[in-house]
Amino acid sequence: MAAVTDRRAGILRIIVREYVETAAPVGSRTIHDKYGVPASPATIRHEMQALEEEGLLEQPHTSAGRVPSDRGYRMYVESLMGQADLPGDEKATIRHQFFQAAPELDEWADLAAGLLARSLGLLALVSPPRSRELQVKHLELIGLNEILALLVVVLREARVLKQLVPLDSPFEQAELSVLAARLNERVSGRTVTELRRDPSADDVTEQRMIETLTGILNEESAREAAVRVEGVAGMLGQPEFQRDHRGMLDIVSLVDQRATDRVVPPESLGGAGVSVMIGDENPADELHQCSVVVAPYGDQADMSGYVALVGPTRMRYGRGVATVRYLSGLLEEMMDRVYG
Amino acid sequence: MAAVTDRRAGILRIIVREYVETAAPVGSRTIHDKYGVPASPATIRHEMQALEEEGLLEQPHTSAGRVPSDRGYRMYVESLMGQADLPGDEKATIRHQFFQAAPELDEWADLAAGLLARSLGLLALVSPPRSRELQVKHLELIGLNEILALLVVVLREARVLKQLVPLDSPFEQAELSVLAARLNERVSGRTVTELRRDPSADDVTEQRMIETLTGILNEESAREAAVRVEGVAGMLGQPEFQRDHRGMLDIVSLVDQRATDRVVPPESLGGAGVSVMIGDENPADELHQCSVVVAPYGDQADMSGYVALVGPTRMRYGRGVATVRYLSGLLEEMMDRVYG
DNA sequence: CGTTAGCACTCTCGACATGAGAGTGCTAAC
DNA sequence: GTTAGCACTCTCATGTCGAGAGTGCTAACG
Repeated sequence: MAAVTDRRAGILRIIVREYVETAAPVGSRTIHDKYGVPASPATIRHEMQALEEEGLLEQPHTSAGRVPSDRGYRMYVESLMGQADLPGDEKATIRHQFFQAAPELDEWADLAAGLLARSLGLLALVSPPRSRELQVKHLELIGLNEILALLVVVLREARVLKQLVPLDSPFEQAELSVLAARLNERVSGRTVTELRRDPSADDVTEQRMIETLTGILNEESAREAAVRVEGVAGMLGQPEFQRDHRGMLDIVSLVDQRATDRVVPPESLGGAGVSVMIGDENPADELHQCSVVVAPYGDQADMSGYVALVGPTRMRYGRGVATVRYLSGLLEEMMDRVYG
Repeated sequence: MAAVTDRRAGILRIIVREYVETAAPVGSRTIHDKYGVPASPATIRHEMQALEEEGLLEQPHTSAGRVPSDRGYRMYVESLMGQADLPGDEKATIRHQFFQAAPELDEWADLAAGLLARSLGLLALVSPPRSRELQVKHLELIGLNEILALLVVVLREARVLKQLVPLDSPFEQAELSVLAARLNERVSGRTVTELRRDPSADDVTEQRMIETLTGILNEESAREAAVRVEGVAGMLGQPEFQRDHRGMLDIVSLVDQRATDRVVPPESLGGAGVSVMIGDENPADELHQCSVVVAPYGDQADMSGYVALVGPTRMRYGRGVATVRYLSGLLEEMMDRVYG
């Protein structure tokens, strides 16, 4: 078999770029005329045949131009597109917006998802970081009326949980505060697992509160982080979905059902840095026409989330990878800076 | 002009129901055979002509059946569909789910949106209630590290706001608690407007905190409530959008940009009870092929939200109105019960 | 042996024609 | 007022055709 020579690689790169831009199969004439390759269309056809034999290109039908195959995109991402980086001014603009926003993990996730979606015109998913092991920082009891109190729990990473607690006998706020103080002695700085091992308290009400507390914490760690999704409209605007109503519906259903872990399976977040899943490489069947660019951020062991970009396989990988990389890095930096 | 006789009204009702079910123009034969109307197809055609002259029916083209016009749907909703109500067991199932859920306004909104979307297979919007005038119930300061504290504010309706506050000098948690206690004396039970009129405090740090507090409150009352949206996929699955890619895109863009106030404009929530906006009656151009069924809940003056259903004009109005009415009533009841 | 011009071939796509089917409007009779 | 009969109109699926695009092959060239 003919190897992938430099010229062939160059042609592959051109085909990927041209196809990404126009969404139409690329012919030998276009490559010759528009990109000034120093070879006649006939020669280029020869080379394209070779690339097709290598499984890097495909032909929708006999007399159409060529389209990159999944393997073609893979090769492009791996060795042809180069180390893309965002232009400095764009980085600065993004950075600026993060420093303007409220210093909240969830706000940042919103912001990142919005920016990513708008920057590429595609679907963006950003998971706010969740810590595996919840640790109580502080707890408060506020009486709302005679029979109802609000239990407010502050976690180490400045997240706040709350839960209404019915009271079986009327409490004054002062009593509640005393109770809260006693509880804080007991629980502050402790993790869920530690609390679960504790002996029960003497006071009945105190014990009830502790149970409510561990209940909230358990529920919270069981619940998946609410992944921010942006850019559905942009995604549907892609030419591949103009015709393929069915495929489009499947993808929208996926995000509609919050099945984000089928889009970005936890396993795919193993390594650090940006990873790309192209077409059939995606575990979810619905995404076999799509690519996913994803990067984890935060510290792997404890607080971690991810930034992901979903688009048709015909996507701007260079810009996508660059943006995802920059945003994940920035989120990590923001986290360190404020919560470190 | 010929009046709308009982028989004509009956035929209109049949056409609406049949069209809603099949999404295909309804012909005189179908009305005769399937619904056993005691009149020949020719007579029915006569009546249909009259209904068309009244502007209640439309013909997609000369030799198709009839389709209800916006005015036709309006008449159906107003006087032909009857007072639809949900079957008792369905009500019970819904009710049960609400009592199982955590007693949180936001949770309820999520639940209601999910139920509504799934029940009709359409788009559901539920706005969690927001009070116009925020009132502080309690406030807490928790030191995260030497230079950063978390200000936690509990509002009357058991909502919790938080904000990170940088400290210019290191504080012990004990000092923060004292400060918080002093602040609570000052602010608890007060509304934003009241606080805004207060003279400034002597202590610098105290004053800084009060400013931060009013800042949070202002920002919060300016921010629109995060409306829960469910059922985008179901909506896109509707036959009207199989072809009309453009119209579909416009609608998805609307919710994608969180422009929910264009879908459910505040004015439309004026009256109590369920209201229906059909086709061109919708203020947003994108929704001229759609109908919106909406009901406010909560007490109009203070805490109020809404439940809305969006679908093609060809939607199941009876069921839609019944479900929206039941859910809005239930949400109001839940609110009263827990926060009353 | 790589490169190239020439050319026949294949396939898509839009335009156009055709026929079946559906449903109507009209008319005349009841 | 109601109905049967019938010609008419319009859609839709199907088929045909030609233009256009792009290929693969072959033979000639340096």
